[in-house]
Amino acid sequence: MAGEPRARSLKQFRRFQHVALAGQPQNTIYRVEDGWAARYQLLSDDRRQITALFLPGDYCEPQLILGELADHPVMAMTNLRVRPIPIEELRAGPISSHDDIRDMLTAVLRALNRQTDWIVRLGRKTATERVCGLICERYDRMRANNRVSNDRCALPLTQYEIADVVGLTAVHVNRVLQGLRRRELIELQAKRLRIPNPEALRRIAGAPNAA
Amino acid sequence: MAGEPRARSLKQFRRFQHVALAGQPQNTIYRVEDGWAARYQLLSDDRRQITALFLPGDYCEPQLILGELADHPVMAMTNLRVRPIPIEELRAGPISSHDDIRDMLTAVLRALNRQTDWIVRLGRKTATERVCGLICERYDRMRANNRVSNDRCALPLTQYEIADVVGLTAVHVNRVLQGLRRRELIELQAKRLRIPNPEALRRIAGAPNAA
DNA sequence: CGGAAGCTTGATATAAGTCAAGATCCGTGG
DNA sequence: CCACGGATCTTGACTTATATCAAGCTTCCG
Repeated sequence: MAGEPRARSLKQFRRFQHVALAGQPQNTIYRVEDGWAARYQLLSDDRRQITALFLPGDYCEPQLILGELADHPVMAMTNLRVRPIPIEELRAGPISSHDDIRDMLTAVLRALNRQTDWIVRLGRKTATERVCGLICERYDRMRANNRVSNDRCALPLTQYEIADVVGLTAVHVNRVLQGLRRRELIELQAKRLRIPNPEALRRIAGAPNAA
Repeated sequence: MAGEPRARSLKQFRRFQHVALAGQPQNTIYRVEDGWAARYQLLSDDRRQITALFLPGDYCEPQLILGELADHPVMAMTNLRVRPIPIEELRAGPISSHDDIRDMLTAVLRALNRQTDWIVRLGRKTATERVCGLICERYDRMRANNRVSNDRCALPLTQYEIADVVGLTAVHVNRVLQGLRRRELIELQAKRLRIPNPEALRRIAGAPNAA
């Protein structure tokens, strides 16, 4: 295996394994190759909020470039393959990395915008709007990654996990999903999602960046 | 006045004036010198969510460095003085700006972390925790800017505006504030804030980045 | 085939929202 | 300097969205 640099450079995690632990200084940054991961935060009681979902193509924790530590745990939501990128490599090079840095900067800014959208959803939207928002966002990103085929894609989250993204209770998420199914806006089972009419769903989610 | 480059390079806005309008391509980025500004987003009905508060020292919309447009309006919450920084100046230089870019990058990453904290608050915290969170965050940042003297600083937001930050109703914000006053955790009048015991308040707000 | 994790549903509780009316503060024009 | 009018704040009565609790059901994996 020493002869296969590509394979050797990948790292695997199983579902629920921690990719990064709180407070750990980190010397690599990961690019997700396959699977989903989530960054989250726990409160004193058992409340949990997921603050980011990473899917293939995402840089996991690009904050690290600047040497801040990973202050929030990141966990694999599915089996996961990631490509470690040593931070040195990014920082050290003369400015060779000019383009790399720019790429990563773009990623950070995208993340910033997505977070802004989540602030709006969590602050001002109803349960149904939030759930539709999540579904649409993920669907669109999966499509951008070429992972949608005839209206279908993976949504590898339990209802509990969805609840921790949208800031609701699992019970209530369930009721909202039932409602959407009844209205035939989504099909969702066994973590496979189908959206017959994305336009309609987006309308319910509400303009994500309406002016 | 042509002889005063410093004065000439400042720009002034009055309360409620727009610093940046939605969808407008922007060729300068502003560094706040004095006053507060807010970025917000409106939904179809009249719901509004404030997604960022800028105070002196902040770069307003550093996203722009990368040439994305300002897709959310930014409005002066007080009379405001800002220093325009032409984007060209930042981008054009060979890489002269290596340090500038790094500064700004740091600013962006800080913004990202602050947004993450807001996601947690909006998703999983009670009204009181959110309000205390806002107050603590602002107080700390004002202190970092040397704008706190004997436990006092400015908090130039109406209760309606606070509501649009914390994702609540103005009426409910009022009741929460009453409660905090009754418990002698804050004094707040005429947009001046005093926190007799910051530690206690922080405890109520809940660890902002608890692991 | 058994057991845990996940999903569904119902009954009830509660935090926050809505509506409405007064009270207070504050800047402006006379 | 005062009086007015519009923002802002305060309070109360009532409604509603979402949470909580609890139980039964289904699916899936070892």
